[in-house]
Amino acid sequence: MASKEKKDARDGNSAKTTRRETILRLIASERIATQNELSRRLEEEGFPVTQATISRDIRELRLVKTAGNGGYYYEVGKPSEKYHAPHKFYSLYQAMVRTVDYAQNLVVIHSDTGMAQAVCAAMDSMDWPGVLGTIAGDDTVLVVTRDEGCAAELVQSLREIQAGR
Amino acid sequence: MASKEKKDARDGNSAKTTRRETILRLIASERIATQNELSRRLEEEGFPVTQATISRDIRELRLVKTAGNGGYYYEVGKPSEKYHAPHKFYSLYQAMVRTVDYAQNLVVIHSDTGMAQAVCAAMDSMDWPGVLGTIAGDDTVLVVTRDEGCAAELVQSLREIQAGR
DNA sequence: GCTATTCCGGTATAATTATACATTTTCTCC
DNA sequence: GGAGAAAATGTATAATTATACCGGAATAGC
Repeated sequence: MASKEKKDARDGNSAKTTRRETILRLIASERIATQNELSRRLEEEGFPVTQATISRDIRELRLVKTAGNGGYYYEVGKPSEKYHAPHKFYSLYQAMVRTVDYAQNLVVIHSDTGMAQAVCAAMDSMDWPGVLGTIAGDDTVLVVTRDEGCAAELVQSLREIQAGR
Repeated sequence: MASKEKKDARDGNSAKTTRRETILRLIASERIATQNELSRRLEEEGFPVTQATISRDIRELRLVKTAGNGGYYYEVGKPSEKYHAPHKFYSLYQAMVRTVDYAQNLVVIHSDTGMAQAVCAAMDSMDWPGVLGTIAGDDTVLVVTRDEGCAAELVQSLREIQAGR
């Protein structure tokens, strides 16, 4: 089996993870109507997988097929239900967040791929002081605070949560 | 045909409309996993229709089937539609934007959930002076301006629009 | 009232998706 | 490194969903 190039797989950068990142990118930029269509595109991107695997990916990424302009296509589902229980945020946060940092009045949170929306929604529900707003991509949440002091405080709080209190 | 009780149909309160209202109520309160299941529940509610009709209802109501806790079920989808007509910006903006604020050289716009992309696209199409770029999440648009002065001007303009001019 | 037109919805079926099962790959613990 | 466990994925197929086609009811125009 010397031909297999599965050299990653260490830090969470498995084939599955990168494939799912690709899926998210594809459905964000193209109108993908069926899983077979997605399968074809994925193969072009270097991920030869069957429809069955894609069905499982779609379930776990919480993607949805919705009726848009002239036909159905896939897109990311609603980020999450609103969490209003602070203790839920902590476990969510600990499970998904990888790194936290800030520069000036911006806090950047890196999460597991596809989880940023959920982290973002949880953050929003906490109504943190000094936070003007949050934006989530696939694996990054950007938090805009009023000033650098607020950012520093927020980062400290988040790191305490991350460390398990 | 005196046996037919189609007494509504006047003001938009057709059988179809009330059936769809019922569908929305059902999926909001129960975990409906398949269209056949929904068909059964609808029949109990007094709407004997086939799966085909439900499929059409689901398409037009923009419902989605998503993977939740232990299985798939239906729920309402995101309302997002992309408008690209600049002159529509004002009404779009007034309809969707909730708050506007800025810190340093960043303007943060909060919109209705799922509308940030549309607001962002509309913003882009306006080619505002001093705006370096925009990023949209689900309910937040971040606008990066050249400096704080530009941000302040932009916020003032946006608030005037918000106030109806 | 009569005809044309549009809308609605059923039937049957094609298209699509989910999954049981088997196989391979990866991980874990010695 | 090897045995066993767990995760991942393909195969084949069952389950589910979308739609072409058609008929009947409502609506509009005359």
